[in-house]
Amino acid sequence: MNAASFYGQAPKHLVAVDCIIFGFDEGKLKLLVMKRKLAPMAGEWSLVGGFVQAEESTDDAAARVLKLTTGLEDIYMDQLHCYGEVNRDTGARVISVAYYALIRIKDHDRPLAQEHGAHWLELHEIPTLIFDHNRMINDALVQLRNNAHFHPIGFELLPEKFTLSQLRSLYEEIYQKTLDKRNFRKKILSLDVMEKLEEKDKTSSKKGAHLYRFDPARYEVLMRKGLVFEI
Amino acid sequence: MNAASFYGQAPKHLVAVDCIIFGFDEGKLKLLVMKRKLAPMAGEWSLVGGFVQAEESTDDAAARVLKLTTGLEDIYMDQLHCYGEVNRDTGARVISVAYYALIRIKDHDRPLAQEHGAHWLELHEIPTLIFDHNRMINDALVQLRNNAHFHPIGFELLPEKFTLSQLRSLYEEIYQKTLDKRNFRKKILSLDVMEKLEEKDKTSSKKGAHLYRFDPARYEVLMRKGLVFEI
DNA sequence: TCAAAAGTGTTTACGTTACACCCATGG
DNA sequence: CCATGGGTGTAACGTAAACACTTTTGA
Repeated sequence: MNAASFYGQAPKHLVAVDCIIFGFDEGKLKLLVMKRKLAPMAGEWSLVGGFVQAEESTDDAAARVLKLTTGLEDIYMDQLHCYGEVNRDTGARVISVAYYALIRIKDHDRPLAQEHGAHWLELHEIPTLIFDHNRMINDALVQLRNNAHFHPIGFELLPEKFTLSQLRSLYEEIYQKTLDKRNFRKKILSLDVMEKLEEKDKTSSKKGAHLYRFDPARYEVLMRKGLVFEI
Repeated sequence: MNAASFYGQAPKHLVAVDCIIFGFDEGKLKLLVMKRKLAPMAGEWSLVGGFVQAEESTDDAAARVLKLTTGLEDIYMDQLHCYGEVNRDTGARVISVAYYALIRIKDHDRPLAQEHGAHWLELHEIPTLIFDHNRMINDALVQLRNNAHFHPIGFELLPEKFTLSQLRSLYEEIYQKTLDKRNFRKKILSLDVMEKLEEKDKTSSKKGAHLYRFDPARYEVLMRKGLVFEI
């Protein structure tokens, strides 16, 4: 058997990407879901997705789909899982590779998202979506929690400058439990991966809270020294 | 746009599965790799793999490939990652979904494996494999370590009945570090997920070591009560 | 002057680590 | 009788958890 026939015998498949896009706004963790405007399934809720093109990696396809809906590039994305059940899509056999993305809601192109029928919903507002998209969301939440525990990915959801209260409320949202204020400050500051700025944020208190900035370079150095990030 | 044209526009892809098959034998963690007998790439080392068929889920394809090479069914398998780079396969554009499996080496069909050109190699013996297969193995090792840390998957690699010394040496292999004998016993026994048998194994000492058996039902009950398995 | 969020230390409990000797037995 | 691996407990240490009051300042 030569190479041509070896590959030629095998069946080909539609391959899609679906994106679970997380944002954090007004103290709440939110998800971008779309109400489809086009057939098939017009009017149904779904994740943002699209087909993988011939000259495009699955990672690139996910990035393209994200940009198409939010206008954002160079965003934190991670592959979640490949969903390969034969009948998962009711229209055709489609293998879907799911990705989850963390974005700063404030940065995204709101009109563009609206034009695509996209809505930001809180976790408890998520309706029934098409196919296995609810399962994808559940899987993404589990992975987000695991991942946030040992990697500094929370910062991807916050503005560049943030207060410790904002950071804590983000982790409270992700883990769905309240965290002790003093212990949280102690732990996160002891990691020594944030820069304390002179500026204060006065939008949420009269006294004002110091702003901090995550320092990726510092994080890298500490990782190489064997620091275990855990929060 | 109707459903037919919506799906019809999208390109189709070859989709493969590749299996990283771990075994544990003579105190060593081993991997099943094949020396290909057929073109293309005859003589090259590769993982065990195959194409996803039309009426077959990716999970089923991985299970089929595993059975084809080892004769084993109902084996612990978990999806690792989907590798979707355009040029990762030099013969054609192939999207590959990698799975890793944990088997009891003693149980597998040795002649069948041999017939397929399969070899069990220790980690440090792994040669350069085709395509991105070495990367897959590295990713699988990372995932095996993470996974073994919080899930009772080590037992999948041991015979049904095993001694605590065997279990410890397995974890030493997985984590690549020596573990304190007393502390290990204390920790694993405190989890209370194993049944102590009357039988002793006398193959490795004159005194004989008690055999234990993992009790999945007990584990399930404890999990539901909120126990955190960690080893 | 007071409401509202920011900021700050200490004590206690618990789990992890380090560590060395006796036991049982087959050859 | 001795070599070999099996089996056992305790003390020191470090991290996580619990917990309440003072500070600042705009309205």
